[in-house]
Amino acid sequence: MNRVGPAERRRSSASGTDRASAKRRVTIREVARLAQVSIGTVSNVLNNPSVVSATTRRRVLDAIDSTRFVRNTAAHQLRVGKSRTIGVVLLDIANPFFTEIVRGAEHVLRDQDYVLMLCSTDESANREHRYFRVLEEHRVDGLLVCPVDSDLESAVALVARGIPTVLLDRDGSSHGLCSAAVDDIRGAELAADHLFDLGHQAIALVNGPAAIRQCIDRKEGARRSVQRARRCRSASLQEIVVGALTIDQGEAAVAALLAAEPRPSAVMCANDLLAFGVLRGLAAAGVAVPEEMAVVGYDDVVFASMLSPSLSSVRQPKYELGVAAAELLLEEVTGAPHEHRAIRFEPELVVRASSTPRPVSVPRALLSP
Amino acid sequence: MNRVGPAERRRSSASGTDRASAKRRVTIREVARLAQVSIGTVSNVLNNPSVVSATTRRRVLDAIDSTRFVRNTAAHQLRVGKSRTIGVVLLDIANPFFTEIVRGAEHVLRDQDYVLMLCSTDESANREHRYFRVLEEHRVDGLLVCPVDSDLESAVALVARGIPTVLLDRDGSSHGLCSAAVDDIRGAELAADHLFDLGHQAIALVNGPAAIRQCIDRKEGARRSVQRARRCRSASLQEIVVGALTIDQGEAAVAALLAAEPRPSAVMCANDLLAFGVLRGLAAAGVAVPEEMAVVGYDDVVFASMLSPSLSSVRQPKYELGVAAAELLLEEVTGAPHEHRAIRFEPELVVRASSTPRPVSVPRALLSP
DNA sequence: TTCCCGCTTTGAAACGATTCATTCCTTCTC
DNA sequence: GAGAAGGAATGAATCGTTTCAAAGCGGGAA
Repeated sequence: MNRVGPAERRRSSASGTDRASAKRRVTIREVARLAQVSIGTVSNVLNNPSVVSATTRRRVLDAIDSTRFVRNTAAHQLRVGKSRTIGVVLLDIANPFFTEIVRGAEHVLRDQDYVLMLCSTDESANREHRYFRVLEEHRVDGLLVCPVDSDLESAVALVARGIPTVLLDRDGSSHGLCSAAVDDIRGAELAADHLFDLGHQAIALVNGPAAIRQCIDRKEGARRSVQRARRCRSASLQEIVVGALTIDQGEAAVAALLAAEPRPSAVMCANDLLAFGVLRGLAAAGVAVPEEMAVVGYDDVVFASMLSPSLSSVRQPKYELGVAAAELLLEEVTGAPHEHRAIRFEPELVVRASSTPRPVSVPRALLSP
Repeated sequence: MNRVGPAERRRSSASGTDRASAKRRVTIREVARLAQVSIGTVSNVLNNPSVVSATTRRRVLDAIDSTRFVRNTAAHQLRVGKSRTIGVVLLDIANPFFTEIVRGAEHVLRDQDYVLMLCSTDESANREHRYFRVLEEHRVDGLLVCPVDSDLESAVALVARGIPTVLLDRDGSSHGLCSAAVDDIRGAELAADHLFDLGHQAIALVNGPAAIRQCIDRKEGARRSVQRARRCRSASLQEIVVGALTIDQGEAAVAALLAAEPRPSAVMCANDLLAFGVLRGLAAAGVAVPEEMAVVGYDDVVFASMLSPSLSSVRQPKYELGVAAAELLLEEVTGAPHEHRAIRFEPELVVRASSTPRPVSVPRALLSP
C-alpha cells in the first residue's frame, strides 16, 4: 500500500521530466525508501545521530551517499528558521580597506558554515535600501553593515525588525547598536597634528560626501587639530568635498586643491583611495610630493606603502575589525549571553615619504649615471 | 546627553534581543486575514497582479504594508525551485584583480535581484570543496568559479549535478563549460617577448603553485617566448615557484631570485601581487629597478600604475570579465536560448617604468636642491 | 503471565509560500 | 428566462525538511 504512493509519484514525475535537464533532486524521502526506514529516521541520522542505532545509521548513510543526497537548506530554513547566511553590506568592494574586513569576517564565519551574501552599495542609499530588502527576504541570520547615511536610522530599523546587526567601521553606541569601529576623530587628529607639527599652516582636507559618517568624523578631527594649532600660530583648514571615496574623485580634486587660497602646502584625505588619486593628480600637475605638497591618507591600505612616493596614512586594523564584528554578530546570532557592545580600536599614524620633508633618500640608480 | 548613551545601551541590551525578536514574522496568511481575502489572492497580488481586480489589489497592498510583510524567500524557493542566489568562488578576495571581477558581476546580477554568495578559497582545494557543498545545499541558481585545481574535474562535477556554472578567468572549452577568460599563454608571451626585446637574456618567472591553471599557462607562454628568442641568441628562463599568489610570497621569492645562476636581469611574475612583493623585496635588497632588475607583473591591477617604480604589467579586462561571466550565467539560468560558450578576451601589455631602461625621468624635486 | 521501562522507529503536522482546478458572480445573448 | 462566457476569488495540495507524540519491541521484575 505504501508502494502505491511513491510509484504514482514516480510516474507523474517521469512524465513531468520531459526535459532531460530537469531531473529532480534527491530528497530525504528517496533516501528513506532506499534505506527502508522512515523519513524521520533519516532526519535523525542527519541532525541527531546519537538516537539512531548503529546499524540503521550505517544503512541510512550508505543510502545517502549512494543517492548523492544533498540537504536542501531552503526546506531546513523554513522549518528551523535559520538560514546560515550573513549579509555583508559595504560601501565599495573595490576598496582594499573593505576587502580586508571581509576577509577577516569570512575567516570567522566560514568555520561555522555560514556563507556571506556580499553587497556593495557604491555609496548609494537607494541601492542600500534595496539590498536590505532582499537580504531580509532571504532571512539572513545577521547583518554586517557599513551604512551609507550618516544617521543610523536604517540600521536601527533593521534591528527593530529583528535582524541582528553589527555596524562595520562605525560606532553604534549612541543608538545601542553593536559595532566594531575605529575612532575616526582621533585618527584625523593624528593626521592633522602631524602636518601642523611639520610646520604646515594651510592644510586641505579632501573629503567624501557629508552623508557618510566617517567623513564627518574625520573632518571633525581635523577641525579640532586646527583649532589647537591656532593657539600658537596661524593655521587654516580648507575642505574639498568630492562625490565619492574613489581614486578618480581624488584625482579630480587636485584642480580645486591647487586653486585654493591660500594655497595649502599639505593635504589629508578621508581615505587612501582619494589620496592615491590626489598623488596621481599632483604628479600629472608636476607638483612635487612632499616638497611642494605633503599628502596623508587614511586606512593604510596594503598598497599605501608601495606607492611613489610611499603614502603616509592613518592605520586601521582592518582584518581585526572584520574578525571582531563577525564574532560579535555570531555571539548575538547564536544566542550566546550577549549584550550590545561597541568595540573600539585605536588608529595609528604611519609616517612615510609623502609627508616626510627631507632628507629624501635618493635611489642609488639615480645617483650613479 | 552623550552620557546617557552607555546607560541606555545597557538597558536595551538586557530586555532587547531575546524577547522582542521572539515575535513571529508576518506571513502571507496574516495579510490575507487582514485584507479579508484568501492566501491565494495575496500570492496573486504579489506574483500575478493582473489577474486581481483593482479594488482587491488595493486592499491587499494596504494590508501588506500595514503589516510590514516581507516575503520569505525560503518558502518561495522551496515551492518554485529558484533561490535568486549566485555563488561566486574565487581564489583571493584580497586581490584587486578578483575584486574588479566581482564588481562587474555584481552590477549585472543585482539588477535582476540576484544576490551573491561570496567565497574566497585562499587557493585551498579543501576549502573550495566545502564551499561547493554549502552552496549546493543552498541550491544556488548558478555559480561563478575560479577553480583551485588545474584540472576542471570539480567544475565538471558541478555541472553534472545540475548547477549552471561559468568559469572565471579560465578557459572551459576543452570540457564544454561556459567561461569568460583571457588568453594566458598569449599574455605571458607578451611579457616575456617584451623583456627579450629589451635585450635581457636571463629572465626569471616568479610563479604560483602548479595546481593553478593560470600559472601553468603563463609559464607555457614564457617558455614559448624563450624558445623563439633562443633562435637568435642565448636566452634562458628560470622558474621560481612560490606557495601562493600574494605580496608576501613575492617578497620571499627575492632571495631565490638573486641567488639564481645565471643571475637574471629581468623577472616576470604570474601576478601583480607577486610583482608587488618582488618590488618590495628588491628595494629592501638595494637592487635598482629597472636598472639592475626589470620587473613585469600580470593583471594590471589599478595600483600597478601608482607604484614606485610604476609596474609594467599584462592587462586583463577585469570588470568586463565579470560582466561577461555574469551575463553568460544569467543566460543559462533563465533558460534563454543558450549553448555553452567560452568567451575569450585578449591580454595587452602595458609598459611602465619597472621595465623601461632609460631615460629615467628624474622628478624635478630631486634635481632642484 | 502481566506490567513496566527503556530504546528505536514511525508518521503526521508544521514551516510559508505558489499553483491550479473549482466555484462563484456578473454580464451578455438568444 | 435559460444558458454561455469569462473574470475573480478560493483553498487544498505541494515543495523538502524537522519535530514530537505515539507506537513497537525486548527484556526484566513481580
